[in-house]
Amino acid sequence: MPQTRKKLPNGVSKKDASAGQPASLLPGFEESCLPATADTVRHLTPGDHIPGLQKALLDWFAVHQRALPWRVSYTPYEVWISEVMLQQTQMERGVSYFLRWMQRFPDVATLAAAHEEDVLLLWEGLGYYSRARHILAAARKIMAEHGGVFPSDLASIRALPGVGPYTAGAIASIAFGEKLPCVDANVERVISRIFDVDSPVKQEPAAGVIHRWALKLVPEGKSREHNQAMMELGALVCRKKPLCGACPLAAFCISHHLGIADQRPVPGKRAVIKPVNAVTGVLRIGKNIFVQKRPPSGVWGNLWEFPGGRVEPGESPEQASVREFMEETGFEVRVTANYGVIRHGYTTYRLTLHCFGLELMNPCGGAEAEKYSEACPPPLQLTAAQQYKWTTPEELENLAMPAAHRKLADSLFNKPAATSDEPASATVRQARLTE
DNA sequence: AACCCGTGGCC
DNA sequence: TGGCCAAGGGT
Repeated sequence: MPQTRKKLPNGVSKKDASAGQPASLLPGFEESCLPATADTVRHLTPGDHIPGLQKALLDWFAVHQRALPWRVSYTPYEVWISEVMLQQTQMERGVSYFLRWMQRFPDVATLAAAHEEDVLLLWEGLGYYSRARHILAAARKIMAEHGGVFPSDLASIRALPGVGPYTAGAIASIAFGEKLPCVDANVERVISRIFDVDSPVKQEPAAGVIHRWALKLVPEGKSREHNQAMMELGALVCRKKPLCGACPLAAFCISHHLGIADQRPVPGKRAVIKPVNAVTGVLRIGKNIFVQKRPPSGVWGNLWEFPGGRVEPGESPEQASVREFMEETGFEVRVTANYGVIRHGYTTYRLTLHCFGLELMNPCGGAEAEKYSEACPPPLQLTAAQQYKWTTPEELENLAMPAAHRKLADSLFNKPAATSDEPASATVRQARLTE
């Protein structure tokens, strides 16, 4: 639908925002009500027109919804995996991971029988790895406590590891048709605009207001379509920069009438991004590479990495690399190569990772370093990991690693692929190789 | 409530 | 480039 209404500049008067545009008026909002002030518009709440709103939304969704792999059969398993995968993850990435996941773990039983390392490897690159560990734990719980059948009642769904209020509601409504809302960031945005919620949406009282409206908007017997439609509208139309000209709910939207849709939702306070200077070192004996498996909890839980840590004040990255290796493994090492810097952005900090090649000092008996591998292991004291391994470049491919460490490993052990024109879509491994 | 947990795309 | 963001959950 073309943009038919003139875009309203910020600061336009409330009267100008609505005068002479009957097509944009709330249903039942007569011309005699003009001028539209914030008070008069709010008085005519969209809540008085819920059936019309519901129908407009469902009609729009029927036409404009994207074809997505989890919108085919709506099995609880697929709904669950897709919902967790898409948490904090962009749709396009989610699709490729989802397809690969379903190929590898087609059902709860297959998943429950899998090794965690394989699950994490498949998840590698998606981040928030506790999601993968929770999914596996939940699959095993479904086998143990629900006879392998995905539970259909909200309380049992909510009791699964990694399933919070959002995901429980999403599964219950989208897979089982329960009359519950799904309130994600998309829906927060849509509702905060329709009802002109003028305080930060993540906090009270806004969160409660939004949730109550969300519940009230769910039509009887159509929660699957409605909830997806709300999220789809937020993803495609009611985006950060709203496309009100294409919105099926524009006629119901208070903030649109007031010309302030782009000022909703009201954001919370922003996180401060702090720079972090860190190091990591690749220790090799012959063709073997030292890696360690991180603790189960905390950052990158159960993932493999090269040892390292922060650069302390007054310390050079080289010094930090040697010190961290001693602290984390007890190995006395020295720097033999500088592999440069990897920069990686996180939600709350920006990492500058200095990467070095290392070798052991004082090898066993003063002989060649190869003697350290198996027959004569180096004296090891792991302090920052649960497990270690002398691995090979080939095996490294099959260990789940954090993105920055994977980037380093690829730069060392994988030739950068020749200019590839194919849309690296088959597997993530291929995408990795063509980066 | 506030903070931690990852990542890559976008502009 | 860098700040912001995306179908949250756990503590």
